[in-house]
Amino acid sequence: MKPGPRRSISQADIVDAAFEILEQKGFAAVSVRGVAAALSLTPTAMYTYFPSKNALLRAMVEQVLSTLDLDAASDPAVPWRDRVQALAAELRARLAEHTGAMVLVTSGPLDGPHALALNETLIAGFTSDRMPLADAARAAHAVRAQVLGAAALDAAERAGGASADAERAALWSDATAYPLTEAAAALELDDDAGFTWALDRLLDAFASVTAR
Amino acid sequence: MKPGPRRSISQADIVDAAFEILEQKGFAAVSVRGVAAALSLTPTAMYTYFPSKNALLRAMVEQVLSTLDLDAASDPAVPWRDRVQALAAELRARLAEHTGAMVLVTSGPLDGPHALALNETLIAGFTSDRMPLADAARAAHAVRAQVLGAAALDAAERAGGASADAERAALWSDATAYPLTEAAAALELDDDAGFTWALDRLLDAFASVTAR
DNA sequence: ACCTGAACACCGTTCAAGT
DNA sequence: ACCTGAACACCGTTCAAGT
Repeated sequence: MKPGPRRSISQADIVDAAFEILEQKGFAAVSVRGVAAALSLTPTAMYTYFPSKNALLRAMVEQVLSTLDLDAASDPAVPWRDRVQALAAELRARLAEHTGAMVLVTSGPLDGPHALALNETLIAGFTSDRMPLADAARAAHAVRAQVLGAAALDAAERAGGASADAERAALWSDATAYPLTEAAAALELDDDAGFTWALDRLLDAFASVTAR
Repeated sequence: MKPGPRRSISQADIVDAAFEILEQKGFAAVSVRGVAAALSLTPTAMYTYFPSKNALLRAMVEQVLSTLDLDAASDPAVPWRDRVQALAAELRARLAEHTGAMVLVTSGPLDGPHALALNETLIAGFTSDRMPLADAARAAHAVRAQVLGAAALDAAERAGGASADAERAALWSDATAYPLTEAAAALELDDDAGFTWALDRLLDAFASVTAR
């Protein structure tokens, strides 16, 4: 077998390098040229692996979703409520790990195999809980929305913490006050506990639908 | 009063022009240079109005949120459940109107006056519904998350429709099937109805908390 | 006080050419 | 089959200079 020209790296290597840049320098720094340089490749060589930057971003989303333990979430020995709570918490944690992961998710369609498998697992769980398919599909959608939305709000909160305060002051004068928002902030509510609480409320209501 | 050099345009004009570009050419086309050109301005003149592109994007988010009818959502004559349903539907519709609005929301902190006022209105509504502040804050967070998450999933779905299919096929082979996902898709469930349903479930569960 | 022109250090993507 | 070099048409942002 002749050696000939061989792929020096794999698609997975590229995605890994892209995540390294994402974590260290933020979403804006994830560029085709930057990732190529990190791998000692020419920018043009990247187009041998992915047809566009968007395709690379989509592969990154898929890599995040691939770390979810869907087998555990499908184990009928564990109550569905516990499984869906664990799965949702897992996804939320994965999205929180990477600073720019939310922008990633909203930047393209969620139609990769792992995204579809996640949806399938959620619908299966709710139907196995004696829910009609239409309701199960809506429940699965609501759970995915709650996780994505919570992650988006998390990301927005984190983005506001650091250097944004000066810019905020320059843009908007704080004439009016928001007493309830401030009082709630003073309670220092735990975000994780709040997320679990909200999901529990959703699951409570879904259980009522089933029992109806 | 001497005429002298005057602002030829306002911040609002710039935001309007940016939205026009967003709707016609998508989020990627919203550039400082592009918006400047649309207004017959030099790119550098833009920095007289906004300190950075990010500040412009944040102002766009605020403009979207400013269209919400918070007064109606605060009217005690109407049951809170109806008011929060209307407010959530309104926000979701606004986010759906602009193709790239979701990316906008996730691209920076949600700390403008209209974002804070929205949060304040939600917390006020839940507390007036005899909910303790801590629960009301969490309920408000859950509602915002549900709206943002649903909008994100909507956007992802729309992005998948058109030219993405070819790229999808190139990236991922469709070996495995997703029977439940496909069966649910075949039901052609209405997205709006599903959103209202999910929010109703959340509000049902919140009502139980109050009655506890 | 507002705006311009030129410049710096970048982008994504394409295309002909090399081995 | 894989990769390079050069090029095209863009970016966000800064800075000195004009009126």
